[in-house]
Amino acid sequence: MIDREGPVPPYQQLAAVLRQRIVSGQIPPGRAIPSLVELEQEYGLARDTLRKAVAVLKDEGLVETVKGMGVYVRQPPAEG
Amino acid sequence: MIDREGPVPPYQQLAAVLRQRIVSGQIPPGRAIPSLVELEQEYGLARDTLRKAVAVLKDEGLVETVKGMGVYVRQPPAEG
DNA sequence: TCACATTTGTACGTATGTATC
DNA sequence: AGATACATACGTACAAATGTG
Repeated sequence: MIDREGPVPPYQQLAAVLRQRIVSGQIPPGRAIPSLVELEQEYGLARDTLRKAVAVLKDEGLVETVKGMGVYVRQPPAEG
Repeated sequence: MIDREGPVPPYQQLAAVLRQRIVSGQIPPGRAIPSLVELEQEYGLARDTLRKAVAVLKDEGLVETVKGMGVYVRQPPAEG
């Protein structure tokens, strides 16, 4: 699922996968994305890499983290 | 110089120190801040911590990194 | 209040890849 | 070819916040 040979860093690939899950509605607003432990098991990536992927989504405003709870999908901005 | 006991994370403390050096003119625009190796020796902090401190300054637009060169202080926005 | 599990945040150490000089 | 320097990645550990019982 993650191509370690290609030019795109794994953290960017994972960010893209999670972004797709969010914008497609697979993970709806208010719901949490898989925890770091679950992502670790699912993708076999290190914590540092997972954190970076989540940081990308936070920067984009797609998710927000709640310490002790999880990383939640935010409500999308109202459309036109 | 870095208080490991206090509530402020070391990377934020270091970011504050570097920010002060920059805005005070001690490290002028066009000049590079100390390298990760130098910061490591000076503050005894890990690479990840140093990277995070520098990332703060980058987010603030105070510095920009040039791969293979260093982290350079940017020209401040023209004043009023 | 306390103990416990879960989850994110922070921190340290190390290795490899890539770019510049 | 070598030195320097940032970017990325992996492994590990402890702290802090939250929820449950």
